[in-house]
Amino acid sequence: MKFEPVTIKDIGKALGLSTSTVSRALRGSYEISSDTKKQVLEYAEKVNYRPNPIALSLKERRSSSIGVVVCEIANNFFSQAINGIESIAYNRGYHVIISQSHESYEREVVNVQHLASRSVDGLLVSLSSETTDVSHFINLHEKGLPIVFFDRVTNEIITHKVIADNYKAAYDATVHLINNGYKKIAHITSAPFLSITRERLEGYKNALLENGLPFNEKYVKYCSHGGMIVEEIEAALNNLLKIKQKPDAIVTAGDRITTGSLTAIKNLHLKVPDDIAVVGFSNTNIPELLDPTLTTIRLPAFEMGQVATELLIRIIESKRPVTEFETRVLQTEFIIRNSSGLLVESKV
Amino acid sequence: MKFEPVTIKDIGKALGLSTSTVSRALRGSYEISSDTKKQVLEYAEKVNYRPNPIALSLKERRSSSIGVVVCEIANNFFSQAINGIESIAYNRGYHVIISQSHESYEREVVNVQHLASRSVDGLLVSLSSETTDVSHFINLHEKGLPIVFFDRVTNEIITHKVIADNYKAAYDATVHLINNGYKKIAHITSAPFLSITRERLEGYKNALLENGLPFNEKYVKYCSHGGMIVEEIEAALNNLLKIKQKPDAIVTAGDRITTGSLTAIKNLHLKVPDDIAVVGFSNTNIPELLDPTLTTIRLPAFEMGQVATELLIRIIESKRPVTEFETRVLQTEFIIRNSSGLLVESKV
DNA sequence: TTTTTTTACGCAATCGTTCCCGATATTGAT
DNA sequence: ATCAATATCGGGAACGATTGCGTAAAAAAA
Repeated sequence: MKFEPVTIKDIGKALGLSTSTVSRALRGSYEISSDTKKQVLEYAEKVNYRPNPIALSLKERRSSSIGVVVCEIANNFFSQAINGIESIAYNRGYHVIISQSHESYEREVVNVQHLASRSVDGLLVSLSSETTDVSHFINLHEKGLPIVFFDRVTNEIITHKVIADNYKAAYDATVHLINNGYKKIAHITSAPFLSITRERLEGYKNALLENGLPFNEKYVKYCSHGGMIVEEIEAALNNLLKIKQKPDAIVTAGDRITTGSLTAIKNLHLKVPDDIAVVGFSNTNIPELLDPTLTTIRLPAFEMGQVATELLIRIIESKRPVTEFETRVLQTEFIIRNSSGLLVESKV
Repeated sequence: MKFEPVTIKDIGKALGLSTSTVSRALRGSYEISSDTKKQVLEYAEKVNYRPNPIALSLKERRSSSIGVVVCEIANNFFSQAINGIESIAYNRGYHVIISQSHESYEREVVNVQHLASRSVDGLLVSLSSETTDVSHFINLHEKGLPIVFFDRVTNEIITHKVIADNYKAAYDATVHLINNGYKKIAHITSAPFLSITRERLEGYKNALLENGLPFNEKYVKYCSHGGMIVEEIEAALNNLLKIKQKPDAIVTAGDRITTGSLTAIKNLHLKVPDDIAVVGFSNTNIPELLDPTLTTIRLPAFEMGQVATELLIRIIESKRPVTEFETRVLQTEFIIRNSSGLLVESKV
């Protein structure tokens, strides 16, 4: 089956005009008589003419679309970020093409190549947890494709970046647990090369050290697939519980890892926070519905998407090459609920 | 800034060949000498040549991409369905362009127009809750654009459809509540014109009637925005609780409505299931982490996405016009947990 | 009336790719 | 040596839209 939209040529033929005249009439050019204009406009309306964006993209060498590369959309943080991206892009006349890497490096490369060849005007990228080599981005970036990184960034490419204040967030979360009396605080986090992992680890570490607690490598577990695989979270948790000095609290990084850890804890019939306290990075929209209600660090996902998109469009629409780049650091939200201990007055 | 990829013309110029020869060499045509082929292939590899899909789309009148129209991706059902869509599309060489209507009719129309003019080869559609007029789809469909509906379908267009067995799901859920001793069962659902709403309502109604319980219109509350607005869920719940014969159980339709209802109930300091039992249509991945653990009807979202995509690609790639259409009805999963009463042995 | 200006439109190139036709050169057959 | 057959490649149109340039006719100025 084929779908044959009306073209400018069809209109020209029907009205006995050349394509150039039709084109100009449609764009309201001054050198077309108002009679002809009206005639063309009315006919175009009648047959529901839509200019072919493919042809336009080919001609203009731009597509008015921006590509988004994230690991997955079935993740509160990213779906909220995408909503932020869309809210800006839509108003500025850009369309958004989303692609998921599913935390796979290979898939990320394929998606990026496709988006680039698809003539997206720019790229909004959050790296996959498998990605250590960013040369696929470097190639495109050197050829002049505008790229803005958000959340999971790389310092191998000089461009705009939008991140959350992961250091402070992890620091505050850890201090909160310390203040609530916990002394053996563990950290389950994502792949070690991710920027978010390093930033959070640093915050966690300094919070311990500055409060007179030792930093123990054994208390830090990495999920190299970013929590995509349930087993890696379970393994991380089990390994933590095997330690002679069993941890009494955990800071979990990321939506998947947080809920995965809670599930694993529940399966082990441990009580939160009595047996083990939990503070999680999570953008879940129902933290109060969880059992126990979850103390969370919430990333400003929507805003991050918005800011990243604004910065990207600024590069795209810049007349002269952009050489000054900035890294926006947005503040997180720390919401204390029941999973982190102490505040148990609402516990049933 | 502009991004200048290598074209077939560049290769031709560099190698002293015509574009036709290069094109043929790249496609391995038999009428090109193996020497030339090797030369072209090696050079193309060296400069990292990628054919321009935009130019191909223009020439071939097809884009090897399919458009997806859903209300939102920040919804477990839809993000899972999209993963199913991608899993098939990816293997068959199609790319997926996602657009969100945010339950707005106007936005849906705009998105559909854009996707169509963007030369998608076909459309995968789940209607917005505001949509009563589907003429924007009818127009495209009559012009030959393949469309497959899933989940929220319309019977005004004869094409493939993929739905869940909503009737049976709602019927079973209601019977389950009846068997657990509830007699005043309410139903909070989505917009009344949606197919899923009608199907579920019918199942709910028949379950009541066949078990000797009255069907009371007052026990049915509609959320015309599909639960996008928190207030409409709260209002629905408050209205139910105002009834003299206060309901003792609810069947909630949809992820948003289910979690929204639970939140509203929690805010009213009511206990589930003691004060009111809940069975929810929900594809949340953490029903066991909710408090109480949630008895759910889970839609086969991933499979629905897969089946819909297979059917769509079948139409797209069909040589002759497709005239025989089918409606696939997939079975749901009913998982009994604590929110629906009785099975409280695991309650702490 | 003739010349100049304006009005209103068409021609053709362009974007990157494919593909139908030709065209040339090389080979083989006679 | 002559002719046919094959191998190998280039020219150019097409896809849909825009746009610089050229030009006919009409209007205005001389």
